[in-house]
Amino acid sequence: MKRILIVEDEPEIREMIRFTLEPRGYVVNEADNAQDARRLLGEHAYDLILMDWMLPGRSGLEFTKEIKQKNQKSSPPIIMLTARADESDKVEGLDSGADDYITKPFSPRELAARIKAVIRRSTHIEQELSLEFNGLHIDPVQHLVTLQGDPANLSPAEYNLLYFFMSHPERAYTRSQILDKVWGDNAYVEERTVDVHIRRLRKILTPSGHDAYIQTVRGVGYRFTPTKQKHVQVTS
Amino acid sequence: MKRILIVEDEPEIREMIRFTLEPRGYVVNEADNAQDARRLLGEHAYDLILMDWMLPGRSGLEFTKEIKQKNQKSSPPIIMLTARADESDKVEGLDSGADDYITKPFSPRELAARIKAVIRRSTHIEQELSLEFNGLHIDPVQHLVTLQGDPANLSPAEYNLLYFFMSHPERAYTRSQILDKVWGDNAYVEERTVDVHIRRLRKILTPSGHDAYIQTVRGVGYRFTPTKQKHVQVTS
DNA sequence: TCGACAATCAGAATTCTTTTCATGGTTTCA
DNA sequence: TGAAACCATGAAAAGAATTCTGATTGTCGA
Repeated sequence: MKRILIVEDEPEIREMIRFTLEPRGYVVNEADNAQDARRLLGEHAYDLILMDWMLPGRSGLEFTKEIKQKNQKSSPPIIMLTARADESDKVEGLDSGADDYITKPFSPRELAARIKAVIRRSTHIEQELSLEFNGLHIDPVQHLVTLQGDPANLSPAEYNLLYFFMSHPERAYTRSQILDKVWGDNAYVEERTVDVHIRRLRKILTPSGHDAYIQTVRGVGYRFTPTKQKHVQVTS
Repeated sequence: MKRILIVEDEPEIREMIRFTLEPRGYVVNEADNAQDARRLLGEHAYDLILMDWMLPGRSGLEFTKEIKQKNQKSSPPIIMLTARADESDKVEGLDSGADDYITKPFSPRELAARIKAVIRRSTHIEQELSLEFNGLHIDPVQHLVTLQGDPANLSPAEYNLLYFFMSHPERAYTRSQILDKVWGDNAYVEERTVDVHIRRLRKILTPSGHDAYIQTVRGVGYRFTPTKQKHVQVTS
């Protein structure tokens, strides 16, 4: 879920933008002046700001500079909305630190596409490490799990669960904790669901004997403990 | 340390470019006409020239041709800055010997990215390599794909997609990433479009069995994994 | 300008995944 | 030993993502 702030004085344009973005799953907040925008920025962390070039009182340009200078790297990306086709204006707009601009009028599709691109680029991709325990290997770059070298076919949930376990071994977690960590804080599912996925993961790991790594901790939850035991040799 | 020459008559744009490039570690020199530019080119070796399409007196286009013809191979790569969106202009610009062009207005990120790419290309003489995996062969020089020696007929998009995959194997990419890499940063198309081209590509690769190399990574995107040749086992 | 080809989109069909539910088995402890 | 709590499991329902298809639009050369 991404949160977007529109800073734009014309209600019609705000309306149009909201109408475009909300069906696509964005949470949209609106401000028609810099002051309100500043307040909203204090209340939430935004993933993107859509800033009108012209704002009453203070120009969006100035406000963009202010935001970018104040928060340095941590500030959300900004897309400028400009009605002007004037070249130098645009250049100046970009100079202020905006990450992209859109010239009015724009199509909903273009807006959505640009927003997506800007957010994606601004999202920090953290380097995930490839992990391995005795022939059980998980590689986030390939997004691939192999058992003694053989690729295994995991569903997204199974993959995430296994990656969580392998990156947090030797430690018991409650179902609640697992749901928070693997499903995310705001996933509302039954705790029993974890059992089902554990079950499937174990099934997948059984042929290579790695299912023993996923241990039930009665009264608590589960624990991933890679033992140093020898495994079933799969002859080819 | 890379040295860049800007040939551009509008001070604001020069300023904006310098503002973008200097923090990124480039040394930037400026000229607002061809004559000054010629002088500066005599004083230093430049790694890149940013050339305005329109220059007073003499067009940047002409000047580009002049530089390219005079110095032949040793001349630095040139990126044309053009305010026109007109296709034919762009083609002409590239005809003149420019290595890339950027349409104004452009974002700092775009500028930086293109400069980096052009410099890298010119430095490493990164020629496109012919690639092959188990009878699936792609040759950028001939622009030809062969399956077990038989020529295949690919559309441009299919070709680009296949080349991207073959040059980045064993790695999962999201549709977004694929669009960025294959279609380019500012192509705003639906992600589903990738699916369609993947399907076509698979269809073409099916007769030779290479379609198995393009793997769906559910919830993520796609991955190109050239597997080892299968050994059919017949049990009795 | 027409025809051929390519690219894109939108939606239907399909396939796969996730969740929930019901049941039965196992462990714990009084 | 038996009740209560806990866990494992299979299967079905609900939900998502992907694939496929046809229509439409755009592009290029004759």
